[in-house]
Amino acid sequence: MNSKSALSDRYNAAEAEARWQRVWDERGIFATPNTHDKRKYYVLEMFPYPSGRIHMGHVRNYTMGDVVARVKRAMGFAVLHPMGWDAFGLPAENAAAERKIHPKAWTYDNIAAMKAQLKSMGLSLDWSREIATCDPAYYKHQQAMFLDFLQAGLVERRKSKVNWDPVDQTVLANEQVIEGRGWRSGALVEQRELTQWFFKITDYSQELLDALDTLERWPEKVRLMQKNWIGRSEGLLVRFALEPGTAPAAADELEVFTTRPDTLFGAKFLAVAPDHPLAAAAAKANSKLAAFIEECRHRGTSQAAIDTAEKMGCDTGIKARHPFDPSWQLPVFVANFILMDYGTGAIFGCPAHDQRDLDFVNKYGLGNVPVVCPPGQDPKTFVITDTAYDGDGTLINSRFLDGMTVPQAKEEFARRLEKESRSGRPVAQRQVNFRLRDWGISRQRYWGCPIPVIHCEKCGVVPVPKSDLPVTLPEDVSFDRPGNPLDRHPTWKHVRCPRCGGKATRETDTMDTFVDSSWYFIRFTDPWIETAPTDRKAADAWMPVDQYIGGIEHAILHLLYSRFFTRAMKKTGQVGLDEPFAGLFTQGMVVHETYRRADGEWASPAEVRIESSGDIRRATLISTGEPVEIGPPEKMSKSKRNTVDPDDIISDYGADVARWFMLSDSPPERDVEWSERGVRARAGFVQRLWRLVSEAAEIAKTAPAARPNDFSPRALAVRKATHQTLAKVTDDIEKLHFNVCLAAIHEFSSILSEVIGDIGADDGDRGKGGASGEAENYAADMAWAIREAINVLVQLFSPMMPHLAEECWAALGHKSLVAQAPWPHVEPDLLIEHTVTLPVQINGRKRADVTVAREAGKADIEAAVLALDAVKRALDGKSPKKVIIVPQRIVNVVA
RNA sequence: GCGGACGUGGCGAAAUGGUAGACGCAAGGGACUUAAAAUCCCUUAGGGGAAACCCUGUGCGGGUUCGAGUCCCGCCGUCCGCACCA
Repeated sequence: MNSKSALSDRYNAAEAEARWQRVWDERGIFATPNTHDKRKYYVLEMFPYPSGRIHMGHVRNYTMGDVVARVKRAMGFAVLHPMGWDAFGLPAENAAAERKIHPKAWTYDNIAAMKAQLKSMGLSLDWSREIATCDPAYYKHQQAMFLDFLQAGLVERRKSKVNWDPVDQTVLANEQVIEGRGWRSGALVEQRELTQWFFKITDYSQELLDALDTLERWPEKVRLMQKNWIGRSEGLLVRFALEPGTAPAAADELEVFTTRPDTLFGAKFLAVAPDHPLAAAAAKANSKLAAFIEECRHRGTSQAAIDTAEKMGCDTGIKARHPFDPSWQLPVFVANFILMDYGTGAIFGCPAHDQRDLDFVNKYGLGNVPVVCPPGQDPKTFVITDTAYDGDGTLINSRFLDGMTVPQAKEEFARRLEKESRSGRPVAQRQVNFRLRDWGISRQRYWGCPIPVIHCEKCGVVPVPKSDLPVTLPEDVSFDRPGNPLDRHPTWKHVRCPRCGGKATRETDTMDTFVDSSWYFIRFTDPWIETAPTDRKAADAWMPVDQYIGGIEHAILHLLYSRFFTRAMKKTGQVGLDEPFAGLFTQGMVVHETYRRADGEWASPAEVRIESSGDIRRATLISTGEPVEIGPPEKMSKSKRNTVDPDDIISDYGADVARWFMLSDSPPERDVEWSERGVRARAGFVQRLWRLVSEAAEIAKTAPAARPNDFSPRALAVRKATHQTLAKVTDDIEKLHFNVCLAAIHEFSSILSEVIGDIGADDGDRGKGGASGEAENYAADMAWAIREAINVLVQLFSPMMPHLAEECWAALGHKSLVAQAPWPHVEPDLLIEHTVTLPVQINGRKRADVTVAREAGKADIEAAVLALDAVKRALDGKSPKKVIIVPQRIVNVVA
């Protein structure tokens, strides 16, 4: 081929990408005004924490969102696609302590670096709406909302148990307690009671649960995880009378929550949590019990501590009466496996039908009585030894319940106990319990949003007047000592009481950073308004987020908090809807092979050379030549050193190659494996597309302006491929099936290459026009079809590879930007084939094809099928038992 | 323990109950080149056959159906979430 024109030179990604990014920037085409007359579409990716550099996970996440944004824009929507920074958090303080940089400086440096990286990706973001949660202009509104929530009864201050690190002088999350010790200090963690601020998310337990059913465009998995997290269970609250004389004077009863009232005749003991008031009361006169409670208190609440903890208890000496038999006395224990903050902090133990209770009685010799007999078992011989039975069955050993099923017994028990009353109240009542806890938001940390309240010696807790907001963080702080620098600040902390003017101190705790990220998506709808957290009109117009994209790791916390926060904001009038995210997509991770040296040290991909001969791949360390073991792909992490820097990829291959790779091969919800050979292959495809467009552009130039009336079969085939691909890709993008889209685009580009090559070769064979492939060899209808095809092709990959697409679009002679071109329309006629080739199955196995007219009736098809050699052979002269014909789909002959 | 998802070539994968393996990677062969790179073409689930073609195949065992990777039942395996939750 003679391809010497300037267009067919190699595509220079580095040069072109910078150039087109400048053009988009200068023309401001991605800024979306709040006033418009289009349908709205809000696409959002979870905003990043400014850790310093973006990683490949960000590249994948933001590429997906950008494809959706660009396609929706082309389809005529007003698209809101903003970006911001989840900028408060502990790493900034750690950096300050380690490197003597102020958290603010560290954070803003990181933001600047990461913003430049995001820009180099060519994302179609509306940067005019950029927000950082550490900006007083943002957190001022968060403080105002805190005060609104406080007034609306959505915020509470109360004591709560926390993990306290006595050396670092801070509260630790459960994840930060390792084998009972602080992860940084190594100090033994204490259980402390601290007064904390809580958002009353449990007020919405039922609502948050019910509304999950309305979130049809959420992954089933996430909905289920939230459902389990909320953990609704229906049961019975039973009041056990305590035997006078055995119990402390003030205590005459114990409330117990149970979901299995049907097993109450199998009860062997009652138990309360170590921090239950009854335990404390009983311990006053019982030093052994007091020692046991003290021991429990020192146990961590971490997962490791719970897993290894043995079931232990201590008899209080108190006796409780069975609700149906005052003479039946049950011992009351304090047990380490009872949680104070679920139900009433007290249980009744039915060992035969609860494994945990069984372990407990076996240890303390209390015995067990089975009361539910499994189907098919003889009640007379049914015994429980080491394994509790928690299935269905028939009630036994249960007096008036005998013979009932489990649900019947539950109901009967509830009915009878509800009617019984003691001291004017029913002995039992039906109750719904939730696993969900209120959201404790107090953090003993500097780099967070200050909680806007003042503690006055006389007036107690006083909200900061709204006119005094924001309560800004003081900047003159040091991190040379552990603990919260706000707490030891000489001036910031000490204020006058806004109410009485007397001596007072500021709240020095800051808010959990999950608060910051619980409403940023609403702030994006109008980030400029200074007088209120939201402009109600803009918020209602843009919300909900139509497509939210992020990692599965936020399935519970961030997404549940945001759902609560939106409801709270609705209650205080900031927004008019309950559910913030109409569509949610959770993308998979980016993984990479791992490389391990003989001494066990990890090697990074950049340090390793891979050689392959046949199917065998071998890795060696570039510096020393020593062999390196290739391990399976794992999540990119610093510790395994299998990370790849997006900057390196973008400068070596270009953003388009990185974007294309992120969308290809793996379905977006699954992990994608990044590899050097993979990235090179995508870079090759970019060049192939560029060559194809260059060749096609020459042919397109010769095409008539007006659409020809008739198309040759070959030209028609090109047009059909064009429109069928267009229809498929459009449909698959809507479903976020990016990997399938890319396959269709690949296939279409191969078809086009082949058509262009074939025609050139044919004409060459005939000796016409000299060298093959010359543009003038193409008939007008074919040139027109190719021009249409190549334009559609460029538009189809433009959301994924926007820079290459602009370059191609310009090469095709367009003066406008492909980023602003309307999405092409499918011509439905071209999707319909006039003849169809049906697969012919014999006994369910494909044996032949038959080509018939699209409208052919069943009789015609059957005749054509029975005439086929393969069918005749299979029937061997007999007539078929049955012929199933699904018009336009398939034929199945049953021999 | 409870809940859920998944299991398809050497690999990533595709497939409204209707032609299993599209598309890509890797591999092998070839073209171009003095050579290399780049590029292009061909082959590539397994087995049989000179070929036409035939047989076997979506973790295992059953079932429904004219027809099952897909639906149902039971196993096995992998991954994920939750977990002293009464």
